[in-house]
Amino acid sequence: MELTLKTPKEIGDMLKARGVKPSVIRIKVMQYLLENRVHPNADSIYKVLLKDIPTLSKTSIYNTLKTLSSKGMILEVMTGAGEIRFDGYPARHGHFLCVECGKIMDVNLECTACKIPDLNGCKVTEQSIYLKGICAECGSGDKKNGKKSGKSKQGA
Amino acid sequence: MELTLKTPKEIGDMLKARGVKPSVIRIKVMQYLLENRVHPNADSIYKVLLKDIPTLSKTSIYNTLKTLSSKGMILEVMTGAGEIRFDGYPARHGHFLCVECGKIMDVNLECTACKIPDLNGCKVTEQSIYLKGICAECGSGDKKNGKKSGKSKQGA
DNA sequence: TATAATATTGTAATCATTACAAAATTGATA
DNA sequence: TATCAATTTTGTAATGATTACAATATTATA
Ligand SMILES: [Mn+2]
Ligand SMILES: [Mn+2]
Ligand SMILES: [Zn+2]
Ligand SMILES: [Zn+2]
Repeated sequence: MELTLKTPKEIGDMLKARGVKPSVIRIKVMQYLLENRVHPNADSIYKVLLKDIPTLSKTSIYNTLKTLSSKGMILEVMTGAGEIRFDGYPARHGHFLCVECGKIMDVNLECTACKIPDLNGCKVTEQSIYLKGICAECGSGDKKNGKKSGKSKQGA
Repeated sequence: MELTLKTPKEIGDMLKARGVKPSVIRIKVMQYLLENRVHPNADSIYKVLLKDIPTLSKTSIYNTLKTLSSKGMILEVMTGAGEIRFDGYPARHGHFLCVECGKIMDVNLECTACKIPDLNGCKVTEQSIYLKGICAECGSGDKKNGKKSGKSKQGA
């Protein structure tokens, strides 16, 4: 919703504010995740940014993503399908994964009443809610996307 | 809590009730998951059952786990660490993952007030809650387990 | 027993991620 | 500006969980 199209300089300041030295790659990755809320995986981020940075290596993408997530600037979203997806908005929200097309959608859930009992001694630093099912496109038979292919998983 | 030590025959009946033909391996895997609520990964299940079934292959473990989870008899628990853990109790509950020792603990959370809005058209078939943090043992300095090794992750 | 269906095994592939060391870049300093 | 150390980026090789697949074994049934 709050997509205000930040400039590279502004993103650099965001990085500095978190103690991350702004580099071209870091700014581009952060910018991409801010402007594309599709929860992409590392490979699809790599493929997109490769057009801008022809010398880009996939290791740099992994390094950058780990740096950003360790500083709490992005979220790692699990899929259970052997890949991690990334999210430029670390604010508390849940995720719905379509098991048909692999799409991940944000879910605004008000779970204020979630009482977490008997965690004797455990320090909770993170809490996330995952939903799974069939998205609207895949559910309603004939659409151009997803459909009945079954193998049309997307990583972006 | 409800650990009633089912016999192999009883477990076989559980399998049949779900349309799964009971085989030695399937019964052993199901029994192990029922009696050991530690959320093991495929490899540690394999290592344990190998003592009973010397001809066991890891592929059979994966086959069995996929069969059981597709029939809703067990749960796949994500860790985000490139491995899946398994749970013999598919009843609704959450999971706490200790990022230090890798232990996964059950969490009984009453999330009845979880309102899931604006899922326009999405059919939700599964809902899970994940917590992350430091467990009691790892948190309180000097214990025999986990501690400050940092590399002491366990898959079982 | 013969036969078909299913389960199990072994091996090779897949694929995301990580390890690691070399090369490039940056930023501060003399 | 030249130097130099710190950091970033790159390329390649490993890792490790999972899957594909075909051969073999088991089971149930006729
Ligand atoms: Mn999100
Ligand atoms: Mn559990
Ligand atoms: Zn879909
Ligand atoms: Zn722990």
